[in-house]
Amino acid sequence: MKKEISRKCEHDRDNCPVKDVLNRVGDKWSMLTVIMLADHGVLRFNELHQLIDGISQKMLTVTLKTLEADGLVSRKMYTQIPPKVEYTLTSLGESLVPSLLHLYDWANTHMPEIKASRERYEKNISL
Amino acid sequence: MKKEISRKCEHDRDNCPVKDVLNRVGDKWSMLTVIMLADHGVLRFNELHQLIDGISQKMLTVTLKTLEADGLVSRKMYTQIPPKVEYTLTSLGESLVPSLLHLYDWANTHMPEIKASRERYEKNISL
DNA sequence: CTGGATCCTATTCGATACTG
DNA sequence: CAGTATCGAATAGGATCCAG
Repeated sequence: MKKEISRKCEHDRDNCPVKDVLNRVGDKWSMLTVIMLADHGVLRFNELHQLIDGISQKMLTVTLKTLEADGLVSRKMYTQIPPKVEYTLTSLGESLVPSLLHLYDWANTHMPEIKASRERYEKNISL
Repeated sequence: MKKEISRKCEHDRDNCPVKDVLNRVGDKWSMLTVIMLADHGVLRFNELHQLIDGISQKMLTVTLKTLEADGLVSRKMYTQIPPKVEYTLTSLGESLVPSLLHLYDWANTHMPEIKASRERYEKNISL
C-alpha cells in the first residue's frame, strides 16, 4: 500500500501533531464551536450557548478559551454594562473549516452504514 | 457568511452524525489506528501495538473492537496455535482516510502557528 | 451578559495479572 | 499470540452558585 503516507509519529511521542491537534478537534465541543462560527461569522457568548445544543456554560467557556489560546478563535470584548463579547474565527481557524467539513460530509454520507454495522455487530454478540 | 454550510444539528440532539462520528474520530487512538492500517494494509495485533506508540494493550483491543463494530476495520482470525489475527481497513474505512489525511495535513502545516499562539497566550496570562 | 469558582459524578485510560 | 479481567488514578464534564 501507499507508503508515502507514513510521515507521522510512530516514534515521536512528544512531538506528534496528529495526536495533539486531533485531541483538540476531537474533544466534545471544539469542532461544533468552530463550525458554528464558520457558519455565522460573529457570535456572542449566549448565541453560541443556544446554537450548540446541549453544551454547558462551563464547557463553552473552556472550549472558547482553548480555541482562543490556540489562535483559532478571536475574542473581542466591549467594556460596557452589560458586557458584550464577540467571537469570530481567525484566519487560522478559517483554514481548518474545509477539513472539518470534509469530515463532516463523510460522517453524513456514511452514517447509515455505520449504524447498520453497529446493529449487525450487536446481534452477533448476543447470539 | 456562507449560510449553506448550516445543514447540521442545532436542534437534533439525538441524531447528530457530527457528534457521533467525531467522538469516534477524535478519541485518543482510533484515528492513528486507521492511519496505520491505511499505511500498511494488513497488520497483526502486535504489529499495531508496536506501530502505535504509547498505546496500551487494553486500549488497542477496545479501539479495534469499536472500529470493527463500526464497520471500519475487518478482523480475520486464523484458528491456530499460536493465534494469528489480521486487521485491515474495510472499504468504508478506506473512504475515511482522505478526510483524515486532509486533517492530518492541516495539523502538520499549522502546528507551528498553534504552538506559537499557545505560548503567546501563556505569557499574557502570567503577566 | 459573560463568565469564574466549586463540587461531584461518570468516563477514560494505564498498569498489572491472567488465559486459551 | 492475542487477547480478557480487574483495579485505581486521572480527566472530563455537568450542576450550581456567585460576581463584575
